[in-house]
Amino acid sequence: MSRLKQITEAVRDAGSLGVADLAALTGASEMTIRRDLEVLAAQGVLERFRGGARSLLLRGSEPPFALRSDENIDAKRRIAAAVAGLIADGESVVLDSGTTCLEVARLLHDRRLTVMPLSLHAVNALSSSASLTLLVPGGRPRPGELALTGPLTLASISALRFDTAVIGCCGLSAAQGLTAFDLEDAAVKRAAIASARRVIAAVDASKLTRTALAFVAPASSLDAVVTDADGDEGLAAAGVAVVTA
Amino acid sequence: MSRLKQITEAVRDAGSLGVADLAALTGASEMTIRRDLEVLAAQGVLERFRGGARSLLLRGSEPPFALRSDENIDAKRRIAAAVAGLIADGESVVLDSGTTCLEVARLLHDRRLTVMPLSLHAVNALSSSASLTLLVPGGRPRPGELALTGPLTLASISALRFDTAVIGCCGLSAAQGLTAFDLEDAAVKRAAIASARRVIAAVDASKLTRTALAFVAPASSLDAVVTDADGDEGLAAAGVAVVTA
DNA sequence: CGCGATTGAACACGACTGGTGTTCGAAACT
DNA sequence: AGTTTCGAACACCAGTCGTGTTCAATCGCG
Repeated sequence: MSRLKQITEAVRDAGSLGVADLAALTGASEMTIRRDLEVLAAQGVLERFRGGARSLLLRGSEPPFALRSDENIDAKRRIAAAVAGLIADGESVVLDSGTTCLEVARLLHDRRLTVMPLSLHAVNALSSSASLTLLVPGGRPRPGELALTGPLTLASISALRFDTAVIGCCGLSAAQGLTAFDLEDAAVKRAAIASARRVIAAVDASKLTRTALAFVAPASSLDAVVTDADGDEGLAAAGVAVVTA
Repeated sequence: MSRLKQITEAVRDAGSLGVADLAALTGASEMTIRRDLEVLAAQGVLERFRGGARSLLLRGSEPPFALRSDENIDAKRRIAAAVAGLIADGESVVLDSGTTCLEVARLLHDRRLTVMPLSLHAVNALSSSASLTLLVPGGRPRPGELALTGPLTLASISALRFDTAVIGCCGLSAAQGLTAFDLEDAAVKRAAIASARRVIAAVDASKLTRTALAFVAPASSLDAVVTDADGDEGLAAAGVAVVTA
């Protein structure tokens, strides 16, 4: 586990911690801790005060993108590979934001597809591709996450009809449906689902037991769920094809 | 001058050249030349054949972004600084694609503004800013250039009204007006001009003697031109404020 | 107001990365 | 078949990044 993540969690759990404590915990020098706190403060993870830092992470919110991107990386890769396998050449795809979908984007780089990613991270991953047609949606990128949201995004999505939507989420269950942490994000996901003929959810197993604030859509609006472990059997009952990567 | 640029020009001037010739010309080993040819071929600059490469650059087209970005860099920086000085805090700005406008973007990073860049390069330069509101237009990014074009881009621009448009171009004169190499780009520039109350052109002096294929707008639609050397006096006569950086 | 604790700029060191050259077996033309 | 060209693999060098140390400046508390 990276030191940044270690610090983030320690500060979150304790509420606030001193620089010396963190140095002792991680084994790094105080100067290094200060530099770490600086980058975490820039990411909005915590707030510095003289002698230490206090957490800004609410229990209901998710950790910032940079800290999520390389955790559970192997599970995400497997899920992404399975999702990429479900997509046929020539399709048009709308690709949600989030770290799992970013891995999907990387696998689509050399495919012959039309792709509209909903996050600038994925746009950047795909912008050097010669083989695929890249469509950028408009919108306002959320800091760190770089997920595009707002009326421009909704307009871009609803101006088009896709063969497939690949959706990530923060929570999914048969009972609660698809949920997201961010309200604006939820609206974007909803638009993507509405504009696509087929909807695939890419969800690592930890999300199958969680429910987030913003409701996106009922589980029945999904055609397939790709996950990395056996999960909610209720999903299959709702008519969703469950693929275990 | 970088070796890539040297190779590009030599191949363009000769039509086609052998690897050995290029190695002798640049002083690099043949292996290095081959690697260079590989990247230039990926950029669409030239086409490789056994023993050498032939140019794909048409006389009327412009060299690819990666090769333009660091030429005349000091002039571009000066122009960009002058442009940034013309923009007041709180304004909303639409920022054209191109290398000069990218330098403007870098200078706007920590300002308090609303900015819609028309190229993904500029989007990336600005996406880490905490102080400004970044708006991404939709569209299809042109390979290499990453300039956004197409109906989604036009729709994004015309949905908004900006205080200022900063426009780059490929040619500008009082007689021929503003011109661009790419037709779709020209349409985007035109939309940006139409959506802005004030239009500033950022143009290095070499463009003041050139005219490109696609007509964008007459010189009279500009409010100011920022350039790096004394140019066309006809512009001032057309009611354009000429700023020499 | 003064003293101790904390901070961040500056420098040093080591690991790592990217670009270049060399070698050599494979592939491609004549 | 012979010759040339190509590119993968390795070595090497320089520049960069991350980390630790030092020290002067700054902050906050008594």
